[in-house]
Amino acid sequence: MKSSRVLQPIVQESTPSLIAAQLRGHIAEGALPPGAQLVEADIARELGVSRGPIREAIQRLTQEGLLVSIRNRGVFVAEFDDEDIRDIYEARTAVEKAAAGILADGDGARAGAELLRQVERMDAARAAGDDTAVSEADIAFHEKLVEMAASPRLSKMHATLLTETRMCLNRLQGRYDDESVRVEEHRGIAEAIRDGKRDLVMDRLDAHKDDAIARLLPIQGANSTAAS
Amino acid sequence: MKSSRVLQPIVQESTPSLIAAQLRGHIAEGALPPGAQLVEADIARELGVSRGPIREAIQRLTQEGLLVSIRNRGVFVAEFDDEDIRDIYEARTAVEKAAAGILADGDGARAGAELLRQVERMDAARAAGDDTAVSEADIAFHEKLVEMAASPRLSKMHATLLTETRMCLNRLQGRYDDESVRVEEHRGIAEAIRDGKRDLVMDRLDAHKDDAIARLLPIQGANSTAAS
DNA sequence: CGCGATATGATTGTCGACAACATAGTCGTC
DNA sequence: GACGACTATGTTGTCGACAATCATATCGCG
Repeated sequence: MKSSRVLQPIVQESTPSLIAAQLRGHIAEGALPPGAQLVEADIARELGVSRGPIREAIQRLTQEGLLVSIRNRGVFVAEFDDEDIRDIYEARTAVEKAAAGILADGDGARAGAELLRQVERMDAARAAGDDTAVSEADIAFHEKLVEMAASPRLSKMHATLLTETRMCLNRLQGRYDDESVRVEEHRGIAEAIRDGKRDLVMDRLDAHKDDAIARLLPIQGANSTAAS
Repeated sequence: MKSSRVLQPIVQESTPSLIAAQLRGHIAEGALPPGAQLVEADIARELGVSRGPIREAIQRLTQEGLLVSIRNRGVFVAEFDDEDIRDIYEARTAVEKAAAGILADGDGARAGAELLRQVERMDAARAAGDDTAVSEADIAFHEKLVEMAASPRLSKMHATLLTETRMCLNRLQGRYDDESVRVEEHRGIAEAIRDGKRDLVMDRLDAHKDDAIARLLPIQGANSTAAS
């Protein structure tokens, strides 16, 4: 495989990274639903590469917790039960509280303003009735929140949790009765950060978590595997 | 490779996992110091396996952030600058605060008692003058703290951060003037959890973080790579 | 003596093939 | 008819070899 393009110095993202990103996207948006099996050979043939890079990409996602691998059996898209959903949101909130704390210590006003801009985008999507866009804006808000904290490790952990969140959100497509509540929750968080009200930020992030869990759990399909 | 033991259903840890664990241990304890290069072929020959499993193990550690890989060049043990150290402790404290919060919501008394037992072990090591044992007990304390929260995701994130912490601690071997302070900090955290004093727990975890950073940063060898 | 092009060595990246393993279906026997 | 062993199939696990790439050292030239 030679590079046919001569003009274009360095854009070389490693092959496994590209494959992993692609698979991650499919999983996040539900094209690869929970429980689906991924076969190395099939993907390899489909992408026109050897099994090596595919294997590496799959292993990456496995370590992120998006795939579960069973020896000599196959790898499958992870399925989340009630306990997992609680755990995802618990962990995500932990990361975001830390990020918010860092923002509060720094230029909270600027960060809050930026987040409020995200909220406006979300509100516009809500007004337009575009559920998917609202969810995207929701994710973007949280992503921005952590990104602005400029902590590589928090960001990295958060990225994985956000993908899992996307998977969770897929199951409540079009199940929102009142999206305005959702928007206002985010606005409240952003304003609290802007105003430097530390305790209020933490309380609102916790409340946001509890709300999300309360919305997600009642949905059927949340099979609790924790049956001993 | 047949299982010679008949009694003992399933203990098959995959080969890459074993290799990764071994490498992780060497990195944590400093046998593989920061900056050291790992050559796939060498390790493969040394362990008597192909490059495939080694590659997989290395990739795992790379994703954990313990190794850095440079394309077509090699993989090296990660080196942490001041900013990284701050980040590690920031992220670790975030996880531990979340775990402590969960414990406080549950049976904080039992958790606090268990942690106090860990503190006693640490104090015994201090009294014996065994610096390494004190550090081990230190790590064990934090590990136990998060483990008791029973959150798979928090535990997973924490495990990586703990390995990084071990790497950091290696550089201040025998540099403690007053280990008793260190012990008392942990005792204070455990007691606050036991007594269910949520805010106090958070404050003490933050103070513990600040102290650790203050102890680590002044040490020479903490090169700030952040020179743009 | 300094500089650039070239040759060389080392390491990772990729590939195709084979081996090991687990499951599911089939057949024979009780 | 039910149970157990056996066979068949699919998937991952492992291996050895080759290709691509980068860093270093060497040589020729100005």
